[in-house]
Amino acid sequence: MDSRYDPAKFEAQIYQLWLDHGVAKPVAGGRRFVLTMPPANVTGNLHMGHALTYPTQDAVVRFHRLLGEEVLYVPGTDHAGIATQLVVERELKKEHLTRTGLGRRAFVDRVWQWREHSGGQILSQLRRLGVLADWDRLAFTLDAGPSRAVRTFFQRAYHKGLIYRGAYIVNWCPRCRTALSDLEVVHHDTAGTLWQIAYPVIGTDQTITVATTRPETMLGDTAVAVHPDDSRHRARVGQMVQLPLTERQVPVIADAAVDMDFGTGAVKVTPAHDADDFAIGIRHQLEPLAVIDEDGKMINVPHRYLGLSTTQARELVLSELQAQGVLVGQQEHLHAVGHCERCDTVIEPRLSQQWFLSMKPLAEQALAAVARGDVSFHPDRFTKIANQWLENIHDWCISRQLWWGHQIPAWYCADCGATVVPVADETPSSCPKCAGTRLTQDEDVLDTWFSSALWPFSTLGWPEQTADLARYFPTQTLVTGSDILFFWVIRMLVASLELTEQVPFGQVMLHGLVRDSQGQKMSKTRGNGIDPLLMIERHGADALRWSLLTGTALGQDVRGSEARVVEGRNFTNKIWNAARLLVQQPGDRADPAGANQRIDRWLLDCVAETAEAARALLLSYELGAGAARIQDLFWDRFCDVYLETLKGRLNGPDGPAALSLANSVLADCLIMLHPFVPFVTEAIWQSLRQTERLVATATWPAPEQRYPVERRQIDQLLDLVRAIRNLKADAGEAASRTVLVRVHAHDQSAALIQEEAGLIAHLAGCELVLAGEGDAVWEKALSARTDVADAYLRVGEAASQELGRLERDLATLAEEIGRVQGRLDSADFLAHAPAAVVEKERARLQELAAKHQRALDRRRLLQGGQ
RNA sequence: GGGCGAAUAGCUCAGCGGUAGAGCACCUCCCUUACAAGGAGGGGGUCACAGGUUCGAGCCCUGUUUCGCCCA
Repeated sequence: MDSRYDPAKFEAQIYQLWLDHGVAKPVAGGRRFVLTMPPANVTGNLHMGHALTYPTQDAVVRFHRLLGEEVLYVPGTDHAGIATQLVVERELKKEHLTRTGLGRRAFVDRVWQWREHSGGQILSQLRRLGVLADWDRLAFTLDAGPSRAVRTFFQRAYHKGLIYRGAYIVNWCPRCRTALSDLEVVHHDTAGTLWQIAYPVIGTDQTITVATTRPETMLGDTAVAVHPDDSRHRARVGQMVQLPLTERQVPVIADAAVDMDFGTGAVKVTPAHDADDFAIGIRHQLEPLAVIDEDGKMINVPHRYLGLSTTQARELVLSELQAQGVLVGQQEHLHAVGHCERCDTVIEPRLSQQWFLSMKPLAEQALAAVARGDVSFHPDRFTKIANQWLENIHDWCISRQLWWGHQIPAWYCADCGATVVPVADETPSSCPKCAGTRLTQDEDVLDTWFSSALWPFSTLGWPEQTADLARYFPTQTLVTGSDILFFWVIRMLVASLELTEQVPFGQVMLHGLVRDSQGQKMSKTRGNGIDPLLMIERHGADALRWSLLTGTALGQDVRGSEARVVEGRNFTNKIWNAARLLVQQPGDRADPAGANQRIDRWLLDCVAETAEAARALLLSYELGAGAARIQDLFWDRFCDVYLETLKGRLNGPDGPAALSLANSVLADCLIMLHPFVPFVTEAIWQSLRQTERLVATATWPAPEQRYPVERRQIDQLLDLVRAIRNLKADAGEAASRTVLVRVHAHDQSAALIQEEAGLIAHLAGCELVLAGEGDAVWEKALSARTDVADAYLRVGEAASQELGRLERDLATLAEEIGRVQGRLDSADFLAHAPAAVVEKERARLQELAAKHQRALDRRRLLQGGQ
């Protein structure tokens, strides 16, 4: 092993080693554990979000492989409709070409070229993170199989009446020129203005004042609505108003959807540009009037407004209203404005022909599956969140006005106007209604998430009944970020229940987001992101993984910072060097069974306990807590205690056996650490001459033998060691200096102290003078009491510091004794608390009293010569 | 407007009925031949606030405040 830990030297090699040994291939035998990788966006460039989610999946997968399960991790990418189209359009622009200029076929070809060339980048970046999936099964949403799955889903849902087409208000992005689903719209609270406009009531000299945040849409008003119970406006219902700036007159109508407390209680109704108004329009048979086109320009309006942007139109409307004196009020108003998730353009609610998936019946199946416990969420609170969303679900707008994606498998007959959706996966040649052959396919494509929703089974061959599908579906676990719970997780759940009548996965592990060290979301605009590839170059992939996978509870957001990565690097460096200590030792290893001193058994007991505890934690997806247990075993017990004692034993009779035991425990630690830091553990494993070729395919330790007696004894001795080290530090002695310490063993521990005197002396850095409990003690000495012994260190006159500390200890002890005594004096406590607890409190009181007495003694001793 | 989190050491976070913890930062000592990317110690907390339940509350309940997120 190199003397310097340099991850850049071995990471690529180690990854290749895994590939060469087919580590990612499922091996039949154990329970099955299948996990579908959330498809990585082909336009993606590795960011910290990837660095959290994929290594989290990878760690879960590696852990289950170590449990001997038949593990399959199915990788994939998605075509990311809008994002990819935008990327390629940007490229075309550089060549002074346009999408429409090229035409659909040439453009789609061009996107495929781009994808062949650049779409795999994210995958090689994932490999650098150590993410190890079965790459031979790599799937892409536009591959033949998944595409066929998409068409099949569409066809079945259509013929079942779950998919329908119609003119509804959708979220329209004027820049992307497509409809979006509700989920793709993000709302920012925006400071706006609430304008009040007085509409003259025909045949009177009165007006009715409406309030609006979007005055330009008044050009498309088809009514003014008031609440039926609103006495202020009741007389107006049925009357007509003159729409300012236009020639049109519109009625005043009564509708219960109007909020009487908003503005003046009267609202303008623009059915073509507002979802609520659209609903009102249907109830009152209002003909919608579209005044904004798909580019966000004004249409169907007086000539001077034609072609203006909405912003320009707003200015002109306001100035004209002002001039007419009908702009009667304005106030500041905070409201949530929808923006395109992709390009941040303000969303224009717009009436258009779109395809929808009816979600209610699907959601009911999902709710039932969750209620039955067929699928469970970790952490559990997401169950509530999922249920709530399913209970308030809206239909999903699935059509997109894009070219890059799955073109909708619906055709329109030019002769009779029929919509043709074939039952089987085929291109219809003639219209089943009129036998006409002039069929044209719908121009639109489906939402990318529509294909992602089928991912756990479309990647395994569905709708074909393939061997993979039979063997690996349903999958066991899904690991992903909580931010796509609705986008993806729940949609997979509903699609799977509908199409396969099974849940797609039994468990869902949801992690949080990566934030910066200040807790801000990382984003390009903020410029607060950290480049994971740079972190890998500087500190190694393991260090980056450790920094993101540990230190937080499941489901909580993770703060990413280079400082945390450095912590991870320090830890991996520690692993490297501990291994080096062992690997460097010359000579043969003996049977580790020959190492059976107390400290050896203590270590074995620690390993057994940690292996079990960490296993349970990782099984419940608590990676952070599990990692903490393993780190504690490795660093605090194995390195700081066991390896230190080993140094003193190497030349002794059982040195080779102890060295061998250390090797074996190191191997156990490497196995348990492997899910988190796969590269360094594998690199070290390759130097350890283990029977198992790779740590990646080793078996999680499960020692049954426990040594509770030795465990307790050594823990007690370590307390004593710590106490002696304390005395040394208090006396100003360097830890490396061997000092004379007198130890008075308590009677019941005399033999233990005697037997382990060497260990104590070695770890504490002292020469021991052993004495019995009743023997005379040193005066003018610092002293400490532990469960098994008292220790004394002569300090001469320099004791005032220690005296101060003693006084503080005495005060704390007295306070605590008072508290426990009070509890034991309480009749309520004695009557209600469990007997074991009362007993514990009694013992504690005794212990405290003894401590207090000892402290008094120590004070007397310290003061002895003064 | 509804819902979900979070509030614990200077910072980042664990702990979720029975003696307040870790890492980092800080202070002291140590370049002891695995590791100074390290070791040995130390200081530092009315567990946001107010009520309540309980023999006993960071922990459970009810409010309040602040911050963040989701949905409308």
